Amino acid sequence: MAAMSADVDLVFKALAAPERRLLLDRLRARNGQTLGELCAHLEMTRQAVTKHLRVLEKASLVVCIWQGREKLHYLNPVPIHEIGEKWIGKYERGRLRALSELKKKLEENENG
Amino acid sequence: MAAMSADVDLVFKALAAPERRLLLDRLRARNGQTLGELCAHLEMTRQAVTKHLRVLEKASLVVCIWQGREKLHYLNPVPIHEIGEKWIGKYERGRLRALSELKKKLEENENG
DNA sequence: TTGACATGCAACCAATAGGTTGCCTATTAT
DNA sequence: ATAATAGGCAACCTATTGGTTGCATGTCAA
Repeated sequence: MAAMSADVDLVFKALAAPERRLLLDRLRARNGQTLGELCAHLEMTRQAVTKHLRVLEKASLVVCIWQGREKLHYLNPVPIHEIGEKWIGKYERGRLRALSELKKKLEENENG
Repeated sequence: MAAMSADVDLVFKALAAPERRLLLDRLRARNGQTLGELCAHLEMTRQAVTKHLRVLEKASLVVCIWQGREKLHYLNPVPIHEIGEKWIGKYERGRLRALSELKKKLEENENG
């Protein structure tokens, strides 16, 4: 059960491309798809999709399992969960304070 | 009070660089810093930092207010909150199911 | 008013990302 | 056995990114 979580930086970088977030969404809708299935209806060559999937894999967002000549892709929810818990969580804590600071400054700036 | 939230893609792209996440962390520690302050102890020219800050600004993660010749930078917590709610939230819902699917497949693969 | 300070703007450069094409390998089905 | 299918690998191209340097502008302080 190794490498369920991953380097935060790899995860953020992987999530930065809309094509890759789309692939994750596809897997969320139906897990365990082959490369061919993931390619369908995408305006890209198979090789390009492979590259995106490799980025997702390096970030541990996707785990691949070979079954004969087919490569099945499974979503690993752990890294996304961790980003939510550890990274976004930090900002949630000071959130309301930061928001009111910002609003106050913006008003000062308009009126003053 | 315009543009508190932002295009999800711009936010993800802005968060993809560790330098920019560091800048956000700095502002979380002390809000309202000037460009000069944000540059201190960074191994980069002022102009490079400016570019990173512009990316954060375009993503509405940072809001700037001019005060004389100084540009103050404020953290806007809204986009991060929205990413957490809308995007990460989607994956949290199916999380435990996806995790057990994955583990099952991994075990099948090892033993079978 | 003159100098120092805070920042902006533009041109330029190297590295990386994202895509393509072409060809190779392994597995399945006829 | 052979053909079709699923996918990998490598070379290549272009656009973008992340940084630099040099110079210009506006504000504050002596």
